[in-house]
Amino acid sequence: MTVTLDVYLLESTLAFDRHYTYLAEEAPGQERALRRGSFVFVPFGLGNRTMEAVVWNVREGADDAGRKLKYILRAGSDEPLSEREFSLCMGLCGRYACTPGAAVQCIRPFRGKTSALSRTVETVSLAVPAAEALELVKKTVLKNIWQIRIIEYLCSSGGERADADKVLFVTGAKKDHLKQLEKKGYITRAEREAGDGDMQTEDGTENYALDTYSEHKLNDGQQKAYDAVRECVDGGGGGRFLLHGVTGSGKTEVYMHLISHVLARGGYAVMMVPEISLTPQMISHFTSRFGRNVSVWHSGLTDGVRHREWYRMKKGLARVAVCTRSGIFIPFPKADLVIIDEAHDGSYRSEESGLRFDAREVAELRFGKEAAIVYGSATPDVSTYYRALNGDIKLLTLDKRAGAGSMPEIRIADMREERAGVARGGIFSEMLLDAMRDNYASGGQTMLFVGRRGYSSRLFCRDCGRSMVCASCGLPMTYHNAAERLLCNYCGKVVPAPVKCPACGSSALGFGSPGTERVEESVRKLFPGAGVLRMDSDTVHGRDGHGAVLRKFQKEKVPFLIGTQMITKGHDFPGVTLVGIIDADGQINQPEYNAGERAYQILTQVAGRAGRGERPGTVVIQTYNVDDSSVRAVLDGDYGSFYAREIAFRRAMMYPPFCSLCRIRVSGTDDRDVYDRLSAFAEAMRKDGANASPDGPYVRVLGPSREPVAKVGGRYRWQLTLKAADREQIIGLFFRQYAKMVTARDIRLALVFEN
DNA sequence: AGCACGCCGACT
DNA sequence: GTCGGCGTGCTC
Repeated sequence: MTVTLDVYLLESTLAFDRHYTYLAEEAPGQERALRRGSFVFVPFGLGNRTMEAVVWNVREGADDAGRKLKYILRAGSDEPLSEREFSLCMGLCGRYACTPGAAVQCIRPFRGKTSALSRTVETVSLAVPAAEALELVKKTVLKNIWQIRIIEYLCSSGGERADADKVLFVTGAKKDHLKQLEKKGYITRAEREAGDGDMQTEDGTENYALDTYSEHKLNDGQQKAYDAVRECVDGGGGGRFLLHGVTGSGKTEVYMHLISHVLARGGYAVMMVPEISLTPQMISHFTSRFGRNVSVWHSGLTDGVRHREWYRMKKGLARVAVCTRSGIFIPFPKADLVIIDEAHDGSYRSEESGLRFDAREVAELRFGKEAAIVYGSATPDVSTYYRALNGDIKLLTLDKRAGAGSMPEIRIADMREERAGVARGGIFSEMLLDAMRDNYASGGQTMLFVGRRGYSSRLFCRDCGRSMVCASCGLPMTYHNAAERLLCNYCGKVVPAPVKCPACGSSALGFGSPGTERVEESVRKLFPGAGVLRMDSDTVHGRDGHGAVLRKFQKEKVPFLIGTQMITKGHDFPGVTLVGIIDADGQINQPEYNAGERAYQILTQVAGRAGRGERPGTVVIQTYNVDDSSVRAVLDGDYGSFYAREIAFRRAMMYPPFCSLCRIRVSGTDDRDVYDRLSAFAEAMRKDGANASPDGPYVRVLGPSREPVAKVGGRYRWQLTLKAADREQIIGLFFRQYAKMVTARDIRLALVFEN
């Protein structure tokens, strides 16, 4: 019986993303073997290349309709996509405007044979009766202690066939000793197929420490949070929670208790972390507490481990997954609990081409109906907090510190008043300089945070502290020195740079912020002979460069560490008693709608590095924007008033969560050509009939504007910013008009959702 | 990504 | 006249 198949290619780019139609012959008795979600190999293109594809639709009969359709070459993997996997694919395509092929690649990276288990395990057994073998040992025919131990072990285990790995592990012998015994004819070696049991532990040597982790009792706040989530899990899931707790309030402890509970009732739990390498303590807590139930999953695994862990999760041999964003696609059959730690962290968003997804959204898409989803954060993003205050997410607050440890003292250096010193070419305020001198004299370590994100600089007033802002977008404009102009990153507006501050009339305008090199230079000059380490993308090399610098800082008690974001993550440094934030304004005035919360999060994180040891810590924040809500929030620890101000801004300027925001990023080798095409595209979208509404455009199309880094690798980059009530409108408009963009070979295009 | 088709300059 | 440059477009 002939069937007609609509298929999507697994390897495809946006340029030829569409379904293709093939014929297939089903053998008698094999009917319906091909269904939606089946994998097939098809001939494609003039060179008859073979490509893997997934079946999206099956029709009976040869639906030629005048076309000469090709036949598929053969069936692919014997395991088609399940209904669940299929609908997740559909969801991903709809949400991220990706090809079905790209979505399938994420969900099912391993196809073909389930190869994890097609490996074999070496076994050994006695070749002579046990009694005879023991005689050999007694009569000292065997002299080598390792050989003797192997024989003794095999005898004691009743002469049964045993796994070679296990024999070697128990006796402590080497593989060579087995070979020699085989040569003498006392044992025989064989192989068997590996089974599920072989997947349960590392290396088949049940050497996990199972109970070195001592469970702490929960305090009242923790207990309340635990109870709320547990109730949801027991009731079949579907709930969302925001666990808002300051650093040290014991969120991890709540997670552990919840996971214990889920395991006890036979369920599955997913524990998401931003970056695996930065949470070694958490991993070891998990493995020591939950042992072989834990699978650790991230993009840095070797192929062998990848396959094994995938298989273990698929088979339910591991029911707790600790994973980074790519781990949201692990093959759990279901989930009862999904915890997203440091939920505000940008690492959950994948920027890779292919599928740009947000693991938090995928978690909801995939497990939202059946699992309790817990967002944990000390510094929640305002969109999530908005959901928490408006009923969609239940807010759980931990406001007490669980353990000991005091919060550092935070001081603000008002740079408007420090201008005299700064104008002389200094970088440091008197307040910070005094603190550095005191700290150095008393043997404490100092961290200086220099937040140079991107390359953009802004224009600001040294008297009132304000940055020049785009009138229609409400965001700082970037300053271009050569042309003395200001550019808006969102709408692309260009204005001449003013010579006087529009707010206070002062002509003391400044731009840019010092980089790490300049800060290092100043410190060396001010503290001759003192050890200074610098950490940024220029000084950190290789895979462990980051860790190497931090270890040196800690081990050798180097007095000064200067760095970018890199210094804010990783291990604790008990020796750090002073943290200086050189230029908080650089954080606050980023040309992004969410610069405020990003600044708050980073400043909180940096400040938290001070005083982790016995000696109390001090933080000095240098800023021109003394009354900025992010700075005040760090100073007072008052998230509520920070949130109130931030959400008011978002509402007034129509930014998320009150809209869906999207970037269309385009690059090409001909600057003018890229701009012209993108302008035409923007114009087409603005004029799109279905996009018109009584009160102006339904989807607001802003730009083109240059990307902050306008040229990369010989390619010029431009972007459009799109705003709409919801994402579907943007995707709809995009696909109605995008054909005009992709006709040129050289042009690359990406659709990036900002929220 | 390949591979053909097509429309211009250097060659037998 | 034909061979081959690579610019453009299609792949069920």
